[in-house]
Amino acid sequence: MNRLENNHQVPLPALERLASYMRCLMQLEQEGVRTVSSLEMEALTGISAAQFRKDLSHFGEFGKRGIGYDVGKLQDQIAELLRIQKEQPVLLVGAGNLGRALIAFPGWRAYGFRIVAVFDKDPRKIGTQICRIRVRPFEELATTNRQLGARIGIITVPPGEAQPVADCLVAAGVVGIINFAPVKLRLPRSVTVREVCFISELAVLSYLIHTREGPLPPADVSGDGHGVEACEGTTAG
Amino acid sequence: MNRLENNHQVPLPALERLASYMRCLMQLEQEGVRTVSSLEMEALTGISAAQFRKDLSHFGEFGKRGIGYDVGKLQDQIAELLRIQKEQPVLLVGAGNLGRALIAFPGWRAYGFRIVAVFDKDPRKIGTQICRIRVRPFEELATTNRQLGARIGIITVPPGEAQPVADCLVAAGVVGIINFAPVKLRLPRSVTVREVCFISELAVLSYLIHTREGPLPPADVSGDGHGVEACEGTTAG
DNA sequence: TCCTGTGAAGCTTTTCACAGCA
DNA sequence: TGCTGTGAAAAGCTTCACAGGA
Repeated sequence: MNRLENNHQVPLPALERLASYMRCLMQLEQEGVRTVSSLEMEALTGISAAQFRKDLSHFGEFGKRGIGYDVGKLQDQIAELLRIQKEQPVLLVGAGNLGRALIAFPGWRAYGFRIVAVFDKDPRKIGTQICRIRVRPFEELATTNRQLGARIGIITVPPGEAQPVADCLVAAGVVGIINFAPVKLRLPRSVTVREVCFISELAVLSYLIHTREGPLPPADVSGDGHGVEACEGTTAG
Repeated sequence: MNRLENNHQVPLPALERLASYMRCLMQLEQEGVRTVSSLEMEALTGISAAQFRKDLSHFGEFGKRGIGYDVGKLQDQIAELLRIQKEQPVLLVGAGNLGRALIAFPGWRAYGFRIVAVFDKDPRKIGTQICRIRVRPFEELATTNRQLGARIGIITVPPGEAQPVADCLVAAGVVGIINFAPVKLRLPRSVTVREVCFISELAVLSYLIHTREGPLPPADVSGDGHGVEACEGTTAG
């Protein structure tokens, strides 16, 4: 079937899980595993076999009945679904600790992304190199991207500067933004934004651990219950 | 009413939104705003007024009919709901770029968290200071936490080490973990884990920007449509 | 037999619309 | 009048259960 052009909206949670499957498949491939069933995936990812099959079914048919899925092939196919099969240039603004951490992340390649330019407005950072990428002055963003043509931007600047930075990115042709600054960006509807806010994660975690069952016992260091799935939130990866 | 002890499960998405409301309220308070209505919150957060009211209604009644909500008071109340009203100690393992970025984050206090100890196994990092916190040898984790009694841990180590690190944290009494390493942790059910995986965010973003409406136009640098809400995912903050 | 793909059922979350209070 | 709180309706997502191909 392979209706890569899906008309019916694919649920956002399904998309997030696809990325998890990718990661899992990469690992399996490294381990030399050739074939995997939805039930094995369930054991590895904690996402139910039915869910796995349903998620894929939004896009087409990828498995072989009685057998399962070809690890390498499925990886390629999911990459194609997520449109990460060919390299995409990415701009990063903000060469602070977080920016540097992201640049140093070794997994970009495997997911088809490449940070092609880094910008900052701090003169002490401009001109320095981070993982072989030179930090450019923020003012050059628009000019630089006229050559690079990146459509994705990452914002790792302090909250106060995030909005103007976002505006610049959009003016430079960026249509998708990952925002690590803890502020809500106001941008044209044509721009897709995803906010990443780890302090919210902590707040939710705080709620969850304190409401599991009344006040917590002194110290649950039993270590039993091993090999069981951990409780998991929306941001499963 | 104020049934702070909610029996009926609160939807996870609602909890995530509560954290967003917090952030928004903090900002409003700084700006000197005293009262806010659900409709004004909608304009600020992009989350619908009905959703805002419903989210709060899981916990009780917080507003005044005809008026709205008291900014300062609601902030305190949400903090109480999320159990972040009093300071909670947090352990961090992995003093790499990402770990340092997190330690340097200025918002911890406002959300009631405090990083009380940082661990790493790299001898070159041990003993160094990051934002006035000394990096301790990883082996000391259990002993150290016997005094500190932290119940929350953050993992910012390379993927290969995440599982053993998580096991150590749990053995040291941690019951809630934020995992930044791109691997699925297998832990006892009694432990709550939240995975943060920004590369997945990018993958989802890639899908979203490429499926908005066929192939992208050359460069949508119009800049109109201003002041409109940007598309938003689950991880709204 | 084994495992996929999928309609239908079941459950969760969001939105609607309005009663009720200031 | 203005805005909250909330049942009820609608939408969205997940699970079930089984038909059907390898």
